[in-house]
Amino acid sequence: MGSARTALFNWLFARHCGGEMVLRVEDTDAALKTQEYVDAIVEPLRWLGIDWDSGPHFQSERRDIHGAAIEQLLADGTAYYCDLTRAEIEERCAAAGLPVGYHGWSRDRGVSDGPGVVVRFRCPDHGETVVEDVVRGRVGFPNESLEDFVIRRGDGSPTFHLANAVDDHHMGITHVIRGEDLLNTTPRVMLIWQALGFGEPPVYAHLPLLVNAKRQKLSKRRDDVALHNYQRRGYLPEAMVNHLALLGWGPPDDVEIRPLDEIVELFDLAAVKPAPAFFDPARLDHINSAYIRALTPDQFADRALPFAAGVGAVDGDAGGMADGQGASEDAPARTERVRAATLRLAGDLQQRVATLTDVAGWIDWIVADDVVCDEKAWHKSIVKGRAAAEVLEAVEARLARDDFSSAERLEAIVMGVGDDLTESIGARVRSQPPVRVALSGTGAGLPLWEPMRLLGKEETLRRIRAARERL
RNA sequence: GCCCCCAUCGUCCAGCGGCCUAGGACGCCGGCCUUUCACGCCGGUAACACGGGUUCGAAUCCCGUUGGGGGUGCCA
Repeated sequence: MGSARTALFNWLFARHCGGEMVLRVEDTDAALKTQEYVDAIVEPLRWLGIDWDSGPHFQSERRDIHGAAIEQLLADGTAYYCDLTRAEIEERCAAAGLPVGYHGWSRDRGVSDGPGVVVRFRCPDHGETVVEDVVRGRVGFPNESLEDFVIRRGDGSPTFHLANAVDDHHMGITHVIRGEDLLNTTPRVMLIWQALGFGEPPVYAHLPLLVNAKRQKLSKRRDDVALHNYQRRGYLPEAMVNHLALLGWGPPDDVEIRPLDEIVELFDLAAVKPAPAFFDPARLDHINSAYIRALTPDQFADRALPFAAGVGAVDGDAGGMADGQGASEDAPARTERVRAATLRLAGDLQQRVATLTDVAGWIDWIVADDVVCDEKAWHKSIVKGRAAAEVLEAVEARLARDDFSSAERLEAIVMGVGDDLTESIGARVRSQPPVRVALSGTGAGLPLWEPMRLLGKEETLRRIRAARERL
């Protein structure tokens, strides 16, 4: 999620300026050179609709260019070899009474290259390295606080600071927009940049971090951040993009939910707020439901179907991810019923769901073979409901004479029963509650009339009869 | 420990020296609409962390304090 937000802001900025978006995979560490790593970057971007004009480029394929830069730094003395292990460094610190860290230990030891030997960058001992940041202004780092960092590992591979300086220069990168967690490493890249004589550095912008409710940087381990989980739970990518765009930035006119092209139009990198932002799931729900409501019935049905396909299955997976396993040969028939229900009830469903997976919960009683009865609702509307038995009896009788061709007429019939009984009894009789419980088993839900048509005359009457028998 | 960043309603975003008795959105709480639920509409709740300056005037500028966060790897 954090990476997606960073990518989105890069994309918004590039599109806003008519610039070029470059996708570069920073896989200098061997552990990152895997297909899963690349997929984890590319798939969420594709889902969100964030595209790029160049790449993906892989830093791991540019080893020789990085190697040449390292040689250059070694040759002019800005870099040197070091063979100290972590433990040895700590020993030296302890012996010298210095805080843990690398205090230029190998600067003058004359170490020569060999297996396991690293190359470190010689940081200036005085002065200051300044990052001119678009969202934060001038950020200065005293050079004394910078430690001689590794630019080439023991296995010969470059670290990302080195690779970034070199690649940004060679690839003509003009703007580097990334998370604030990288702000502290920027002086390293700038120092390398200067040492290599690259001239004017790119423009930097460090975005505020996305944090959890406890205001900590989002973490894969403890926070719900995997985008595919949101996809699976029925969030629309366009809603996710809209929500993400609103974290750290807001349109000048306060219109928050709006088409992407307008966001591109209005986006302003310099207006990004520097404070961390909480990813609020409740707000995502609100935005997602707004996007769902804006869909046409056809679009809604198309997009909801994959999430509702398993509804009503014998061992039904309400999450909609049913794989058909255990769901018998009537699965295709059920899918057809689900499709018909989502399409014909689209409007009613759209104003009631926050995510596409919610659809299942509203239509399961229409699609399932039988009613799952909520006993509390049964008690309230049928046992305690005024004249419930008479209502069901009359409704059944009158419905039996109808052909179910009009939802409006079905409504008039059921409501008419209530009105007639109210008059004859002399007390208010509500006919809808008992009918609702008889048909759906619950006390609240969708308007009943179109679902009754979906259920069909036969099944509707059967359920009413079943309720009467139970009474 | 050291370095860096941040600080307006519970949350997100406005505000960039006077238009602020601080605005919008989400959430929450009421009400209206409705013979269910929901949508919609109306209303309410709720914030400039604290202390010093600067200024005729500060949420807005400066300094400090406090609080939060990030970094401190042969990860990125």
